[in-house]
Amino acid sequence: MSRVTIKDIARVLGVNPSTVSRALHNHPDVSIELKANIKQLAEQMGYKPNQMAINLRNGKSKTIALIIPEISMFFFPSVMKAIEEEAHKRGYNLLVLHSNDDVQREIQNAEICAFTGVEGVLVSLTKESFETSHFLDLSYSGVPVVYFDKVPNNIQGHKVIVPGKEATIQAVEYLIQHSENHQRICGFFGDPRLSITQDRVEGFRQALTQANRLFYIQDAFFVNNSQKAEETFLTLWNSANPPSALFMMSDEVLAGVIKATHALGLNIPQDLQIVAISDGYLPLLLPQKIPYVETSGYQLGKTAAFYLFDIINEKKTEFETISIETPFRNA
Amino acid sequence: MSRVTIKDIARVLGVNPSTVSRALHNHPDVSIELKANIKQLAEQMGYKPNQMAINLRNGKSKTIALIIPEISMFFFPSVMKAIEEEAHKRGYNLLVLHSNDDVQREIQNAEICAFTGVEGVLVSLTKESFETSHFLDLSYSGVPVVYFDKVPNNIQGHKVIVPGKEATIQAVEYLIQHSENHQRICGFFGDPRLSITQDRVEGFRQALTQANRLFYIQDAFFVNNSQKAEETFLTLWNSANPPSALFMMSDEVLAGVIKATHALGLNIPQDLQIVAISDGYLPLLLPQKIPYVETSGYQLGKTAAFYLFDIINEKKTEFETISIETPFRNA
DNA sequence: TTGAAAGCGCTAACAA
DNA sequence: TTGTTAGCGCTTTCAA
Repeated sequence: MSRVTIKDIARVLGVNPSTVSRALHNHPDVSIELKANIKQLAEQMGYKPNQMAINLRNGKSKTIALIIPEISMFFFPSVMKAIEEEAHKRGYNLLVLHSNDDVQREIQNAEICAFTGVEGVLVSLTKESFETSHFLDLSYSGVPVVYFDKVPNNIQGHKVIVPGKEATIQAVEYLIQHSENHQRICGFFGDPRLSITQDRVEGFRQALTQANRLFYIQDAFFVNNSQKAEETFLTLWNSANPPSALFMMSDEVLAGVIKATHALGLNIPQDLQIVAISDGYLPLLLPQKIPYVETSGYQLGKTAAFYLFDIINEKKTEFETISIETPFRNA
Repeated sequence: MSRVTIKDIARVLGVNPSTVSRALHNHPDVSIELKANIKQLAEQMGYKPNQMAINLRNGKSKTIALIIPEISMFFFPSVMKAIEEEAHKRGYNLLVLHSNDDVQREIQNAEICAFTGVEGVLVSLTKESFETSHFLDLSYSGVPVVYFDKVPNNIQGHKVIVPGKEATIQAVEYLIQHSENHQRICGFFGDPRLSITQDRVEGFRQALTQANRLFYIQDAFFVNNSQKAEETFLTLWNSANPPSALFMMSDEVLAGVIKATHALGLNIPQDLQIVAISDGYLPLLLPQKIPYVETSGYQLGKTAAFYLFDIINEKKTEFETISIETPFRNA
């Protein structure tokens, strides 16, 4: 029961395969009636074009790739959902490549993109991607690369980012304004090697400084995951000088700290005020009202996908750095 | 800067392309030194095989597809993570196809799998997939299809499932045992068209019956998403006869109901006892200790992927229905 | 308006 | 051990 090909159709009608191909592509040169005949027969015989042959012939594959450092329940699903929607809308498939926060795998993934004929790539970098030369080959060979969220620091490129510094300032200013003389404001951050972390730490520093408060580096805590956040907060709370207010740079750390506050039986915001940067789902799930600056993964994904397809369709070429909106939410 | 091919290498060394191909595949017939030469030169010239050509030639693509009805923050990330790991381990790529709970799209996705040369497919069905003949073509043409989680009801096939009835019985029995004479036990379920929903409703019924309680169909609530769950519970709680205990068939509905309990200021388990079937992450996030039967998406994904690769590698052929473990958790 | 032929890059059967 | 050849299915240039 092997698949019916263009040749089969041609044979039946006694025409040339190339004619069939043209007819199916609505080439104007084919006579109307022949075109109709061919199309009908193709339909009848259940013809489906062989995508692999088309890919080889065209050197591309109606597929875009999404390269991500980790698959977590926060952020990733909404990003992915948005990207999938845009890809599907344009008849593209989505290849998901997971780097597992390992540069070596990121490099492999970039290679896979090259051999496999994807037409564009959306990348969020690993913690260790200090340089991104492994994506150069792709760019050179005409495969556009759009970086989003975790983007390269010192390299120019197509980028879609969360304005992390500004978002942090918004969040921390809220903390400062909405509470009388906080003893100690601490910040919980992700991996310090990431530029998104650095931006947010800088925002934290600036917000404090602008409010005429001193910024102590020991008030910034760097944790690699939820669990570390939980442990770190427990220790911090039981220390000599526990914080009165907390800034959380992501859902990941928020989740950990929240668990700790439950374990400790803390009342929020009475015992401890918390403000976060969040995709928006987690805060709604919690009994405590946690104000947050929304950095929508869905929005980020949409924007990055649009940007990528604009490049693929040659509506854009120059490097841009697009920032998404970050509304403050206080339900 | 077009990519270097086997022909280029052959030309440089004055040998035949097929020899190069053989050498690179470690074919025993090629002389050791020639093989060494070829490999070295290939390395030097930065040769990378053209995956599209290989795909066309072989009629397959070192890719598996994952067809899912929806991209949500629960379940999906852990399933996907497990599948990605197994695929990567075996040098396979992962094409993610989203059906958006629409049979038409599921049918399209099945077709994409066929044209695109994927070597295997993992499917979780939409709410509307009452029949699955659209996957028959794939199976016939030798592309194995493994159904997982939302599987077809009356059709035989390769399946990996959560033993939903048993899990529900476990959960509801806990509810019955750990509380004196509940006035009313209600169950919150997903879409009634899904076999996983039907299984769980049946479990709910059996658990009640076995405990010599009557099963009232009006105690089973069917909600399509978190928000509906939230609304439904609010109404229910404000009704004449609010429940004293609740069974949640998934994280999705649990999330909604939890939000409602927060809005109502309910104490759990004092005001209302809740038990759930869950992937395990959400209950840990909440201040209330919610006992749950764990149905690990990660486990499900792993199992389904293993099963699929066993078929691809011809270690298995007959239809099986594998159930994953569902441990009871009460942290 | 249609046909013939070449070729995308790779592999495998068959020859030598 | 290596070369020759053909072909996977499709598209496209060139010729008729």
